[in-house]
Amino acid sequence: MAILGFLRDFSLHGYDLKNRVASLAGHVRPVADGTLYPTIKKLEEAQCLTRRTAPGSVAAPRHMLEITQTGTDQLRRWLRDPEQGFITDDNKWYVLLAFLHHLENPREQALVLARRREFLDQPTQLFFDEHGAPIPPELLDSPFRKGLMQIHRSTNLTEIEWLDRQIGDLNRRAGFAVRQRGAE
Amino acid sequence: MAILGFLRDFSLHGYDLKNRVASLAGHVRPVADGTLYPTIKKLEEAQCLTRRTAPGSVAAPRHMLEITQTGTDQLRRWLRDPEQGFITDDNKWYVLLAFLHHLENPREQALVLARRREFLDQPTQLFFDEHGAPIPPELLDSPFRKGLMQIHRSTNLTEIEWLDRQIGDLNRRAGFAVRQRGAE
DNA sequence: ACAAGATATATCGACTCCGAGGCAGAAAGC
DNA sequence: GCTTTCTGCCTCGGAGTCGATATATCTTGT
Repeated sequence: MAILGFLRDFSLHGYDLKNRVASLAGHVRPVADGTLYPTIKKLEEAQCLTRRTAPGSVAAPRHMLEITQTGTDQLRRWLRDPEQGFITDDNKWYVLLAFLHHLENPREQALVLARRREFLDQPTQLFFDEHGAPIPPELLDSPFRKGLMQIHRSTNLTEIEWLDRQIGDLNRRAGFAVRQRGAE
Repeated sequence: MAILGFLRDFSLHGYDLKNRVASLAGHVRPVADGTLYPTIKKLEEAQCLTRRTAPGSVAAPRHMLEITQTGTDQLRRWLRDPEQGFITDDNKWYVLLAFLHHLENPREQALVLARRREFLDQPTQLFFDEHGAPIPPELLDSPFRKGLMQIHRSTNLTEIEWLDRQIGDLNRRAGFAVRQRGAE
């Protein structure tokens, strides 16, 4: 998804792509060559991108990669209806967020944000005692577990506030667009 | 690591373990049976835990798992000197934090927190233009990328504050313990 | 003249992990 | 009596990922 998302911005070659993916997700979990190049090949076989050999600006020749219509469609499908892991796993969610603007309909964008919002709304119970009874944060003996839950709550609240603002904005914009079309 | 960490709290059987791991990490990325049971077997072979068959309280018989001294040592080694991924990947970091209290020396605990603190201190540059020049958040056209960076900054600050407080506490405690021993 | 390092692409074997499925006993609903 | 559901353990195949390795070009420093 990150590959197609970046290519949607502008066409790139593998090496550049590698650096961009590394700075986005790789900050957290670097992407190996052995993962990137086979994936590019697979996307090419699936006709999601095309390849043009161009002289290297600095050294060896590059393969310029460009996204196709098929690739754009595929990217939009992934963004519109992401697997649950992209909603629940912070790392994946941030990657999704980084490319959500490629989904052009504000209503669809709002729906994706709403899924994340719904997930964050679920109360999380992380720790249990011997008998499986939940332990409230204030009774935890480990300061690290206490901090873990504090940070978790605080960061969730920050994100929820942002999500609510965004969802409101997007729906207003969608409503406005509808009224515009209705007035024609 | 999560398996040994939970077993260090109290001995458990596989199914219970599965639920605890699921509520900790699995909230984000569920753990499959096909991952858990082979891992238990590997840990048993490495003599990190022992297995006793006990009648099931509700249904089928259980295998009660108990951590050994070897397992405790292994857990402490992992906690004391974690791989870089446990520092940089939020999901893994939270798992580490959940069991850091099993590392009993406050000075060692503080050192691990300091590694995380140092990682969070590095400025993160996520997005670049066609020519590879960094794009500052206020110039980003995508509201989602803007929000991504806002949330990232805000949650980092929250965690850094907590880390600084904890590191201070731990070092004070370590210093106090040393003075206590020195006074004997 | 030569080595080192960045640029640039690609493959292979080893490893991990997951999903699907199987096996089995007990309780609960129809 | 029958199926479903929950508990509880385990295995296998396939997918995906990584680290190591190979190759080639150009620049820069010595």
